Amino acid sequence: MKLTKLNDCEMLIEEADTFDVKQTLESGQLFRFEEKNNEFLVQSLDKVAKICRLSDKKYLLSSKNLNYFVNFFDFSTNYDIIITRLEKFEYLKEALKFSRGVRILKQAPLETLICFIISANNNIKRIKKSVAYICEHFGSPVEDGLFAFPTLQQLSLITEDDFVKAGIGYRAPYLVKTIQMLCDGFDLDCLKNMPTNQAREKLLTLAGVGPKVADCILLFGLGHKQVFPVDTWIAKVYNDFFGAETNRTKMNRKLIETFGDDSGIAQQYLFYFKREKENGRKNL
DNA sequence: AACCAGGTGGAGC
DNA sequence: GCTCCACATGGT
Repeated sequence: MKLTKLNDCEMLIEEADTFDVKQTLESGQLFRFEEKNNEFLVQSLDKVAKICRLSDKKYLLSSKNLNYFVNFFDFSTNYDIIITRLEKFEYLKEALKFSRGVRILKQAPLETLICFIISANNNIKRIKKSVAYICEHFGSPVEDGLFAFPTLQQLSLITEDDFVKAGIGYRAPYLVKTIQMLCDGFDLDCLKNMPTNQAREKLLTLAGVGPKVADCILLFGLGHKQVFPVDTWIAKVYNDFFGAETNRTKMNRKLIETFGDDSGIAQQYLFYFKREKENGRKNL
């Protein structure tokens, strides 16, 4: 990966062998992006970026917050090394080849938490719609008619009825409860520097956060890579490779034991691979 | 018209 | 600890 800063708001990305915008954004970790004529618009908190694919392995990143998005896309991590380590698992071979351009985004903890509470027993298209509604109605305007993700202060003003109008359904009271806990002093950011299991336990005390959602927050929002979120797709993959099992806690234990510190990334490769293969493009 | 979607909370045992 | 079940919403 070769990064060249062209000016204050443009960066050229070359030799992007382990980065594909489309794959990364469509791997179900981010719910605030849209594709419009070969260009991707990406939003995180109050920040906006546009990524245009110039040619094979070559992109132009445009943003007023270049440094933020260089970190966001995890460009300083060498994914070749990780892929090499994972190649020793024969059954990962196809997924590694297929999902090679997927990276783990470094998202904001609060935004990740709220989005993944909404994600439970839901589909990506509808999650995106609900999150967009919440930003447009309760976030501050930023640029080009876009809206920021609401701050905690702004989130605290949203009622259960408002969330229902956003299409959140029965998860509405979970959100209200969790936001209240945050306002009462629950410190999300300090979970970054805590042992993974301890941070996980803390997350599980929040309403609407179970094992799977907790793992997603740890992985996408708090920088913990030794977690393996088990959702419906990963459960299918598990049955393909490790045999019949219905208990997701047991799946999770076995997967972490197998992939160790590479668990989070292995999971993301497998999720993208399985969902794309089985779903095609119908749910985007 | 059942079944599914990046599951969780709660009751009952 | 564990197993069942209800849960809104929109799409196949």
